Amino acid sequence: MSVRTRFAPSPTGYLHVGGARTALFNYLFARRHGGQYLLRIEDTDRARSTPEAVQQIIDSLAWLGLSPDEPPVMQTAQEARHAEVARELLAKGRAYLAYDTPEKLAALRAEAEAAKRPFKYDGSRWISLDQAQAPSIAPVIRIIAPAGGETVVADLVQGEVRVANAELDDMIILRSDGTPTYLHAVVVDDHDMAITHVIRGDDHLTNTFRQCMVYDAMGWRRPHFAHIPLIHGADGAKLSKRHGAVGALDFAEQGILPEALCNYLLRLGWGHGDEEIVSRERAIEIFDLRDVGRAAARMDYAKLSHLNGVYLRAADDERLLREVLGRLGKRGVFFGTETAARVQMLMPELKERAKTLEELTGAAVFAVTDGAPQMDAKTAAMLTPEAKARLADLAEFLNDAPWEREDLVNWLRDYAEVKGVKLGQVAQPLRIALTGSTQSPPIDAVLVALGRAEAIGRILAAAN
RNA sequence: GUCCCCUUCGUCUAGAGGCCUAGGACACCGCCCUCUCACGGCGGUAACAGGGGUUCGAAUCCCCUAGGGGACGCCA
Repeated sequence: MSVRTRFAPSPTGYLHVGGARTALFNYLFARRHGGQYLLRIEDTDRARSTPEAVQQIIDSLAWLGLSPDEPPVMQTAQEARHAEVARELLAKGRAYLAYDTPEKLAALRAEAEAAKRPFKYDGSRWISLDQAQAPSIAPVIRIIAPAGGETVVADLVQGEVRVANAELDDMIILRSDGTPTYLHAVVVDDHDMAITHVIRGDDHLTNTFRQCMVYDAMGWRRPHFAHIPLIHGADGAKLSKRHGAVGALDFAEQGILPEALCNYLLRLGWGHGDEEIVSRERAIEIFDLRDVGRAAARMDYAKLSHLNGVYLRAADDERLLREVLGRLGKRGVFFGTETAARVQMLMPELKERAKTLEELTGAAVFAVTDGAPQMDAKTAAMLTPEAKARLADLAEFLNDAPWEREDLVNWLRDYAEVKGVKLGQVAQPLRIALTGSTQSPPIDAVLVALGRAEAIGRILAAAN
């Protein structure tokens, strides 16, 4: 049987990194085994599900390169089928109608808690109920939990996990309004979609035992389960917005490359020897659930940033140029084809010193705007009278310079030697005049990219 | 509270009884390269949660304790 995995988020918010990693693992596992990777939207909670969230999940997955192999399945579209299975269980005597009100259940729970006793639902009176005596309220359908023994799940990540069946109680599979509960719908859908491997967050580990009740009662073969650990914030607490970016598209906005995020997420809680830089192709080749760790991992934004730098440096210049120009536009920075060409020329040098697309964009602003660059007061203060005199001198000197990188470096070196100063004393004022910053690509690269006229114009502007 | 899971440098991890004086990566600190910043190179600080076993030998196996996480809904 061909391997089929699915990623099944509920559309109650954006796709966060934990979900992104779950999707990635499902994708890699399916690809590794030549199977399919599917998407199911768990929207049975209609009050909290929104079409916007559905769209954002689909967009996020597309950005990550994790779009499903088949059109997404909407869980609510399967509700008739969920109800059908519930009725089948009823007919088989594996489930029963229960007539408790939510208030009654809440009271029973409160009572158990007050008595410091674990709450376990007892529905025996409904099982033996003569239907003619049934209360006149809409019932729910509850599945009958196994009486004795234990349920064992051979989890592909967690190992063999077992729980005494006495811990389980009769869970509701169909609500009084006829809609299915999550635990029931998931099982029916996974079965109908022929899912062979359920790979999900380990917050579902104990739910698995409840889901097994449905599989077993229906006589369905259980899929393989793999529960992967959750991702926590840097402080070890559950990941939330206060930890910084958590939504997949937040990272996109900050200028993280999708392949860098995927690589980072893959290495979070998974390892393959000393391999740190793992391409998608390589990941498909070596991904194995056995290598997934069992402890929760913490987000480390510094490491992600480093990894992004690695991918940025390796990225295609044309692609980066498109990204940067787009971001410049969003920032309201105006530029023409001519000044855009400067960025293109500088890209090999710019990408070497940026960690994110946003940084890269910021570093390109000086090139794209004509005239004297913006600079902060501290930097401007470095243009001392001596520095200005030097710049005035340089402006004249560069008039006759050959405008090629290699020649320019030598030209400046000669100049420094003749003047009896270090190259740094020449290059730094120049850098400030040309870029408005003390940090930039090599000065010769900047000069060439700007062109003689623009460069000398800026130098003269700074000299006055 | 009950049940389930987890625990190697600050962080992510390598480690399947001797290869471990515990390796790599990020971060941090030096030095080198150097027109700045990056990149790169070299070096350094830094961990087997604690306690008992088993064994000739334990980071690796077993038990206990502590700490962390998760689940206990007509939420997903």
